[in-house]
Amino acid sequence: MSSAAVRDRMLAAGQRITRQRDVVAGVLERARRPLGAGEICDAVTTSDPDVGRATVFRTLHSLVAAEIVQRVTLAGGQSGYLLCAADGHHHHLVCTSCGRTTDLPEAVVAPFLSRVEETHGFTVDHSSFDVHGRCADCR
Amino acid sequence: MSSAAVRDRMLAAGQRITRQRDVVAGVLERARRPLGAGEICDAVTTSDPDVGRATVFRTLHSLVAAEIVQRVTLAGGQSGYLLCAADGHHHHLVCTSCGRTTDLPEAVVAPFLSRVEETHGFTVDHSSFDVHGRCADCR
DNA sequence: ACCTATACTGATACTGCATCTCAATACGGA
DNA sequence: TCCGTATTGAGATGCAGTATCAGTATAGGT
Ligand SMILES: [Mn+2]
Ligand SMILES: [Mn+2]
Ligand SMILES: [Zn+2]
Ligand SMILES: [Zn+2]
Repeated sequence: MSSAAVRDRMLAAGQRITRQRDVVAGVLERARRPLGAGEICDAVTTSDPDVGRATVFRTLHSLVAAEIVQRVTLAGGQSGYLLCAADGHHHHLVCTSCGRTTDLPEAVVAPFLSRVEETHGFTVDHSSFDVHGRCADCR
Repeated sequence: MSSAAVRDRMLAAGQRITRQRDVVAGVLERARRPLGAGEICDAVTTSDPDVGRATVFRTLHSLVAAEIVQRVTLAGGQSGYLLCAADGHHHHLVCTSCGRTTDLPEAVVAPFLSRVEETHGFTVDHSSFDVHGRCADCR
């Protein structure tokens, strides 16, 4: 995902483009796996020591709200932040060995959620799946 | 789930029975929804002010490791702890209105995970689903 | 290019969850 | 009852995330 594409998506979401947000987005663009809060703060500080901690979290929050960044749960249980090429909310497989993620196609998830709604009379507002294991490459 | 049953399951998991663990388990037994860490600490202190904070978390950790207590994600994103009658690891629906949980039958989850493994060549080690919405009673 | 409303920012203090240390204690099998 | 060791409490510490608020920079209109 290019830096220009991220900027376009942020503008489309009614958010302003700032130097600080470029730095945070740049860190996530360069990552090939979800990063924890600490990793992001460190990398941001390395890129630009003048970006404040609060701004990093505010930016992550904005990116998540705009569904540009997805929040996933890492193996340890802590939150990870992941910049996806795919638009909107979707689910991931997280490899416990290499840390990389794979998108879970909606075609697989939707029928599962439909079945849940049918069998339990439950209306699903929001779902997030944490599926940890070994990816095809790491077996 | 009775207090005796919890004790049996803790013993079966090779854990000792202590006054402190009884207090923590008692708090979870009386709850009809997953409790957050703060709620648990407060309730434990009310029951017995001499139980230390670290012991509460150690006990929760032990109970989760023994799969007596399940850890779920609450609507706000924070962890909730839930004592289930059902043995072993399983998944839940969490109602955003009343906070109560419903077990997700393995018969619904297993085929989904099988399909994920087949279509992605992914070996699932651990999965946890957070499905938030409105339960049948709250609609 | 300039103006302006306001979205954004940084420093700092603060909350809440969770873990670590280590000496003291209590559990439970023999 | 005795003993090895699992467990405990206090307090410090770490880490994720939020609140405040005065100052700044952006986007969009002219
Ligand atoms: Mn993705
Ligand atoms: Mn359950
Ligand atoms: Zn892998
Ligand atoms: Zn409900």
